[in-house]
Amino acid sequence: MVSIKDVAKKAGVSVGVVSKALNNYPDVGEKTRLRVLETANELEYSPNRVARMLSSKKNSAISLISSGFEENDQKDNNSFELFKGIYFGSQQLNLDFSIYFTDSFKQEEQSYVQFCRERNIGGAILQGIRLDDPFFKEMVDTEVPCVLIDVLMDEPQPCVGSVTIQNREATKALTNYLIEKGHEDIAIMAGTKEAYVNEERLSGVEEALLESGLTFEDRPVFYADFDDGEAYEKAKTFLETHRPTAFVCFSDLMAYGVMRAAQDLGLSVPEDLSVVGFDDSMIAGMTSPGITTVAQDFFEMGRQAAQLLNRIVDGEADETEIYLNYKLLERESVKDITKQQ
Amino acid sequence: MVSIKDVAKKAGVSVGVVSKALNNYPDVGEKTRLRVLETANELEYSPNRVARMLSSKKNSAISLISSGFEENDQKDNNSFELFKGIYFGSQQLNLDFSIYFTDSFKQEEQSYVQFCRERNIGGAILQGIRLDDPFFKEMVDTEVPCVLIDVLMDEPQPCVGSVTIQNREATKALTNYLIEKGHEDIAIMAGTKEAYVNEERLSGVEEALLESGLTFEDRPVFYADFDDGEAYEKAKTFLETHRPTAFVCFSDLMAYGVMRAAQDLGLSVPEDLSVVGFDDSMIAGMTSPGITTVAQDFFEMGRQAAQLLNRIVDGEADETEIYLNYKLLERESVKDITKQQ
DNA sequence: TTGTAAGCGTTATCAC
DNA sequence: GTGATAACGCTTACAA
Repeated sequence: MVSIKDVAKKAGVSVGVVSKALNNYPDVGEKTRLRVLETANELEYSPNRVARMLSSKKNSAISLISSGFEENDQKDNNSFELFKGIYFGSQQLNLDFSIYFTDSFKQEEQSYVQFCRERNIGGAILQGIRLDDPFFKEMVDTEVPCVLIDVLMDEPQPCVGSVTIQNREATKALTNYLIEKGHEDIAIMAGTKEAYVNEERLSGVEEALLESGLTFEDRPVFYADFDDGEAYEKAKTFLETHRPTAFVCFSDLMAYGVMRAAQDLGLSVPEDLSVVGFDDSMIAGMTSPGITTVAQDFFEMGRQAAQLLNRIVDGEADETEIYLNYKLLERESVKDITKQQ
Repeated sequence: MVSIKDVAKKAGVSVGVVSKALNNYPDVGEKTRLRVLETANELEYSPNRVARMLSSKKNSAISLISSGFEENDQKDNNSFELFKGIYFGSQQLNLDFSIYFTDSFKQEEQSYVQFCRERNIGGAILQGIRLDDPFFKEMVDTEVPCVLIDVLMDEPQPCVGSVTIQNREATKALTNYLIEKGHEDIAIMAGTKEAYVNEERLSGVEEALLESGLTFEDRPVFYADFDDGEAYEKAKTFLETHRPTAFVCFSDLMAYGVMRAAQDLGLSVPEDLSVVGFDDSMIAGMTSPGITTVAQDFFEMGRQAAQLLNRIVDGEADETEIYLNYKLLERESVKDITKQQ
């Protein structure tokens, strides 16, 4: 294996100079720099990142720490998109990137901080992490730079950033869309009660309803853990005795579950029941009818997260909260019931 | 950061002993080993993997090198499952795991070997790689241990293994299943012509047909690149002028495309057209009707690949070709047409 | 058994 | 500008 020494020898300089030349240090002669670069090329030398990490103080490795990969992603590749985005972003920044799944995946009782230490990781992107996770608390305490996906801290910390869409705004728009189409008897299929996005989305629905003079308090709200099966069960039970005109769901997967429940009860979507989802997962365009939903770009979310994290690590993060665009995507799962009476 | 020195000091021994105690070397006293382990625990010491990798000759890092992530996986999480399997497997073996996406993702012109060298990677799992890829050739030449997913080498190499299912057998079973249900006029929606699995699956179909006294030569065979959109277009054009009783598709995604084409032409599945897929992707159970398919376990495939690679690296691989189980999964997309006449 | 010390391939801090 | 040389944290001969 060709090392920096070989380059140094062949170029007739010392290793120090080679290192500097390769890393664009200012204090190296122009002719020597060129010669070094050239011989490095000839020898097909590429620096050993492991050695570099050990030697340099700066940790240019970031990590994705993710929980709940096992469950949801069986049927949904949002996390994968996010993951690819992070990978892509870290490539662009020439960072090294590693991963750490947690939850049922994790056999060893190792803290995130420990994980990072072991691997010389300078910062982490956290997904699906609960704010009360003791390991997460430790990260904040130890001031390990973090970027949270889809979560905002109550009180901003200098070392932790966030990347998300305006979930509240989005469900508000979604609900208003339904209201415009004449829907008032709207039921809600929410995700996990404790999830930050869930709260946000729920208050978005509430705002929309209240602003249109509708009530929120007595709404049927179900929690289906962002899972289609659970959504199916809950919707089915409910629909056996109730007839809302619309269901707003906090994920496309759950929307799919609701639609299936409706169809199994002989109801047609959107004729008898309108349904909206969230995420624009791949499934949203595949069901029939296609699901009207809020599209968010998870790949971009990952990319931005990597960039933000890098800025935080470098201490040059101007803003630590990034809001991405979303888009209301109309498909065929909503009926305009203003026109028919 | 607590290092091996700290443990050594506190335990009153030298660093060498600590290292040996931690790595279960035989030549260390029982009482001292215990003492070392204990103080390591007290100090919450966990060895720095980067330093370890640099120091030890043995590379305990493996990598996934994957091409074509961008395209297919928009709608299909097989690769993600594979990926998680590899991660899980390498965790079990206490290996470090990194990734390298290639294709349109790859901006820099860096070879796989170089990538591995830079990161002290001992071996790689390759997915979606073409056998004529020059970078792959280099891997084999340089004798970097590899495990191929879903591909078998023409002539076995000591340093390269394979994990796959018996694709030929599987499509043969699938085709026989159709034949048993009375189908003879069977069209084929294949994937990418050059793909290894594609060839295998195609000859499986051929074998089944021939053994049942049916012809293969004049069969309509389409190549849709494992993509639902392309499958849709090709099936639609074909179905406008032809009426096969069944379509065998080499992926569920394409089966979905075919079903959509049929339905858009006013044909009902399975009443007017039977369809079978491959993979048991998540979509297979979500369409209506559900797609009868060959289920393969990509997670397990990844896990086994990691283990096999580890064995190859250690030079203790008895067998370098691993065949996983698959299962014919009956859903509702096939009609038994023997009964109706 | 245990301690000592020479690496592993870099980067970084000095003198020169 | 450039060249020694000491880290970085660990493994591993080799001595003791």
